[in-house]
Amino acid sequence: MEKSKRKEMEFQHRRTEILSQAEKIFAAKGFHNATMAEIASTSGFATGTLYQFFEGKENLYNIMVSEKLDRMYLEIRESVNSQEKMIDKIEKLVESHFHFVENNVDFCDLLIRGEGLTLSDKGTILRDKIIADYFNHIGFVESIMRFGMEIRTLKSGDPRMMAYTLLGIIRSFFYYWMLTNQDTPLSDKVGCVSDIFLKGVGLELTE
Amino acid sequence: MEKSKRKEMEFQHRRTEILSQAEKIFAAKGFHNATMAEIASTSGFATGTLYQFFEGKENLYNIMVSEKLDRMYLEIRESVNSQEKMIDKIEKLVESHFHFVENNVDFCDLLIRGEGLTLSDKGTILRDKIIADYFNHIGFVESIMRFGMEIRTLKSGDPRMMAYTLLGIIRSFFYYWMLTNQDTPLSDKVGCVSDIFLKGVGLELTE
Amino acid sequence: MEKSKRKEMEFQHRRTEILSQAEKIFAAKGFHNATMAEIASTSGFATGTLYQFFEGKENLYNIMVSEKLDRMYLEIRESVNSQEKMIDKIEKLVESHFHFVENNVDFCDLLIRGEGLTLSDKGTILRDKIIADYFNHIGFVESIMRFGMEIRTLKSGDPRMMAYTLLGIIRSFFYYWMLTNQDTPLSDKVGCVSDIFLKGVGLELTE
Amino acid sequence: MEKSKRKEMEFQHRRTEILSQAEKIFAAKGFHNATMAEIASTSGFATGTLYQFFEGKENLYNIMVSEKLDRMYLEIRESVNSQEKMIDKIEKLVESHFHFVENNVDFCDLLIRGEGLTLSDKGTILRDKIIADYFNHIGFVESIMRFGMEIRTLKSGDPRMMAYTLLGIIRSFFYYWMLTNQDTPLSDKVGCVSDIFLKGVGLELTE
DNA sequence: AATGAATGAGACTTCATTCAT
DNA sequence: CATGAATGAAGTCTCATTCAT
Repeated sequence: MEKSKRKEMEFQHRRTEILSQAEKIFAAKGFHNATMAEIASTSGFATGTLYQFFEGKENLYNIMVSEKLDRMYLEIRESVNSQEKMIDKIEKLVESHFHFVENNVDFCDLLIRGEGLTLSDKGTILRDKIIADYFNHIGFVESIMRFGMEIRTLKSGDPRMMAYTLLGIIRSFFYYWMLTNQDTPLSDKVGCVSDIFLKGVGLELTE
Repeated sequence: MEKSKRKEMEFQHRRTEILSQAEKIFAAKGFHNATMAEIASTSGFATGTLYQFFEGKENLYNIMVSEKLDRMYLEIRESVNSQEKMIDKIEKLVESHFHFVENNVDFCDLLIRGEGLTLSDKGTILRDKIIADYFNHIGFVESIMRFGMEIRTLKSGDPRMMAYTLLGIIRSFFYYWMLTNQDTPLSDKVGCVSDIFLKGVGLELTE
Repeated sequence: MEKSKRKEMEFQHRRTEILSQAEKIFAAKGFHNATMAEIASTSGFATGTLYQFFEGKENLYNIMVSEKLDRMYLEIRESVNSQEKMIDKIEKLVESHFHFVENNVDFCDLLIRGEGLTLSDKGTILRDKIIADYFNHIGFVESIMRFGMEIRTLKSGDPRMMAYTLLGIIRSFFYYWMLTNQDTPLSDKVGCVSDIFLKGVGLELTE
Repeated sequence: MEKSKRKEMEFQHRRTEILSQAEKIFAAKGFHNATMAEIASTSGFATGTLYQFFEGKENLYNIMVSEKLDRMYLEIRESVNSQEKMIDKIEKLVESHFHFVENNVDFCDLLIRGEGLTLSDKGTILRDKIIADYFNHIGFVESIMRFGMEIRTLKSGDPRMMAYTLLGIIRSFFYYWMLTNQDTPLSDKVGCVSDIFLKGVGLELTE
């Protein structure tokens, strides 16, 4: 029992190491320009060994992206759920998004590049998962909006549109931040984002 | 004169045909999975013929994306500039973005996937161009915001943040539309987008 | 008559021009790295036009080398035949070889490299011709040796061996001269070559 | 230890096998007409395998020629150095040259054709090496001549010219032998060559 | 279970040659 | 006759995957 447990742990450890190196290399070179040989040697294994952990290159890529995404969404939700007030929830949403980006620049770059989303014919698997996750996340944000409307913090309106809007603004900010890679932390913009999101940019006079 | 003109026209016609087919195929399969052979045969040419129009696969891809992007940005700016009132400018901006997306689903899909942004070492050429164009576009939107502030249609604030915001919302809407590929035209959302952008989603009471 | 004659002359003129340019390009790049396109444009013709003068690339190469070789051998023989005395004949042989080399460095380089001697299966044509010409030339030199023996200027011995020897020494000198491309004219060595050839390098004492 | 040694040996064995087959094929068809596919299948490997031993076609060719040349020059020098008397040294020089030619007809044919000496721009590597080796060899022969002059076996004169001469005669004899591919062994001519070299062909009377 | 050498399919690209204008 | 755009066969090289050790 002890022994098999230790084995299991070693296995997980090795698997994680591979995924971690794979993330770096895929992020740096994209799916197609990364090679199994490089991932293997960087992880300290032989090429063939990778195939005992993953079915192949595509599978390795899928799993790496999937698991990372899962962690990201989980983190964000937990952050948001830890807040009670509507305003705080929104700020946490923005903040936790930004937090992830700041700590995973390479991975986000990979996601933005979207490399590998078009794989073999059967290769829509990852694409489908990413989209499903994204829809799911939108649903989550939507539910927050609905909550905001219930407690009359938000205008009544289509909560889904609001979700699109907020996620769009978030993405726009981190996209720009990534391209410029400024020294100022992205987190500084949290207030700005939630403010614009809630109040808009128009002068009240015009209404 | 007549003759060389006709030749020139034929040349352009063929070139355009290749670019057009290339767009479809790159969009469908991504940069790496598309083959010159397929692009050639789809365009009705032999493989070697492509090399009389373009230096190679990467060059073909770069040019196709570049030219398409140039047309897109030009279209959008002309639309916006044709309007005088601030509100109309914003609506036109949203509308012309949406219009392009609706008419170029495949290309936008390609852009979103970002495939090929990581090419050979020298292959940052395209990436750099895309980023430069994007920054340029942001600058353009920013100038509109500044104008809006001058004529006191917009709150005073950082016009660049406003530009990020608006482009982010636009992107979010068309991204979602593309994923779901709804039957409802994207243009229906123009009003919704500009409204949220100007007024925000918060209830005035909360302020 | 007049007209067809003029045509014929123009034809020859063009043909010569092509051969001349082809020589330069083949010499500079070797058979395989030279392209019909370059030969054509350098000669001021279109690619297709070359095919009205020559059957193809290999044929063009064969003819160019053949004709050049013919001229070389002819020149050498005439030089030698213009002399009456044995010693003079030998000196002229050496001198005219050297003269050709000095005036046709590129071509000789091509010959030495021997590029294109292995062409398609049927491509031994040129090889065979070169060899036949060479044998023929050896025969010519041999006849001089025989003459030298008759008039008792040369030791009696195998005249063919003597021919090999002389041509070998000549080649060795010009080969070295080409590699180093010295400023001193190759012709300076004529005396040296004929001297060694006739007297050997051994001290008489040893005999 | 045992194991890695065996691996190393197997590696060398395979490498040698490839080089050996490559030599035959390059010799038969020349650099450009030989294909990696043929070399691979002849050696009993897959195409890709060659690339684990050599960087590419040019590299394979360079190495094959280089190593062969090195062995040839080494063999010749050792033969010559094993002799003490001047005359013997010269005879050994001629003999070992002839010996190599007789046992490496294909390779010598390749060398004479010089194919591949004009490779890519960076491809002068081999050419430079061949020339450097040749110069080096000339230097070696020159030193023998100098020795011969010191012990007063040779006339005083330019030892370098003597070196050219001897190597030229040798080359001329084996070139002819190769072309005719006579049944008589080339070695029979050793005496003839050294004799002509030392005594020349002129009758003493003429001096 | 790990290794890593061998595999071989497949992609890009070149260029001699043809043929409609 | 001249043109030069189109052709397409053929060659090099890469790299995911396998399998004997």
